[in-house]
Amino acid sequence: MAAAQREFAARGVDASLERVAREAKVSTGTLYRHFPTRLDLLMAAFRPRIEEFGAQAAQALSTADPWKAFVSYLENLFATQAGDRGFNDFLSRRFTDSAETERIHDQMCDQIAEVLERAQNAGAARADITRADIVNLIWSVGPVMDATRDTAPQAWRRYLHLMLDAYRAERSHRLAEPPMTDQQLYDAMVALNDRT
Amino acid sequence: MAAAQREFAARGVDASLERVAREAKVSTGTLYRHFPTRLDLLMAAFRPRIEEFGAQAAQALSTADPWKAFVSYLENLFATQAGDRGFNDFLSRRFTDSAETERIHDQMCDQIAEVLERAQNAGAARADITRADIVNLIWSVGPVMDATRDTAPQAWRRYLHLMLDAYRAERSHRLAEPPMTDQQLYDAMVALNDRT
DNA sequence: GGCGTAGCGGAGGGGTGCCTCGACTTATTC
DNA sequence: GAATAAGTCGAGGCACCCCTCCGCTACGCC
Repeated sequence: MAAAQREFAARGVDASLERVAREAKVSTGTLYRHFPTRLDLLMAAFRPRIEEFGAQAAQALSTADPWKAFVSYLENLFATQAGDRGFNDFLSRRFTDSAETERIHDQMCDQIAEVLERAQNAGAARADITRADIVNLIWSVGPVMDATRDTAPQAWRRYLHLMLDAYRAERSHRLAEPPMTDQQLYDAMVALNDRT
Repeated sequence: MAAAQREFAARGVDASLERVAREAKVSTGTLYRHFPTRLDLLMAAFRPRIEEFGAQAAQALSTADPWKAFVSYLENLFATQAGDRGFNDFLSRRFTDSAETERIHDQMCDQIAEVLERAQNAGAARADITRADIVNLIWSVGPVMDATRDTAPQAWRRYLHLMLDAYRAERSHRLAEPPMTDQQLYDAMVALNDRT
């Protein structure tokens, strides 16, 4: 449903379903008939995007140089998110009552861990970071994109490459605060759903 | 008004004024009589916090080592924001119809530029970043704090110190994307008000 | 053509929030 | 003790939003 994609892209996963219906020139009843829950509509809208991302990610991962693979993975991730607030929301959270989204998120997290580890094993990425730090990065870029979407739509690229300098192994400094555990990370992603 | 402080802290600057009134055991009419606009209430709630921050910032700036001053300025900034979502919102945006907040934001931006420049002139911070990059950082830490507030309340420290490694002169790699201009930065801060 | 059913519209109940305004209560002042 | 001022309450108009349900259309099949 193109209207839903547009609306989620512009207003995030909490977009008004009445607006979506209006935009789609359909009544709310009809919308609810086709997509009983918001999550159904969400998945219908994002499934193509998720697959598209998956394909590009696989390609990025096939790069021989582990650091370059890491970089292009993140570039691809952010490029997909830029201009689509909903997709960033989607990746930032967990929808605990859907097995499908949980699976997608788990895969996503594992993929991140994999590409990170590869870069770490090659000595390119610092050894003291974990998947949670990358998820942090995903969280953090959301408002940057929100703020700059209309004004400086490429600003996230600069932000990302600045962050990449933080992830490089060379001359990294000791971090006092330990990384989040997987459980903490999970809980934090769930918590984002309850924020007003 | 303590209730407003609590509510803004928990739910951000867009918190429901009806809730604030309820929380304060007062009717909405009374609330509106005392604070005709949301911004009035906002300022009443945040003025002490802003001053407190200003004092600590001045102290941080008095540190002799420019890099240490930079670090403790940001640590202080984030510590003030941690646990207070409203303060982060407040610093992230611009409220264009209030001369007072505009002045505060201008001062804030100048202060950031100053402490950054000092670190740059000392050769500690990389020369190719600007105040806009620090504002980016402020934007970016918001959701990290939102997500981790209940789960890993110190996570923002790790995030900050990771970011600091990106700002060090010794680690810098060339950034392809130029920094935002001051005008772009301003517009972006204003734009955050319209996001649903 | 008649009838069943899948699909659609939209009213409407229940909720939240913003903000106003008139009625009411509590000082204060003379 | 009365008149005035200051402060308070909460109903109510308006706008959203979520979600359900019932009446209606239109199409296919006999």
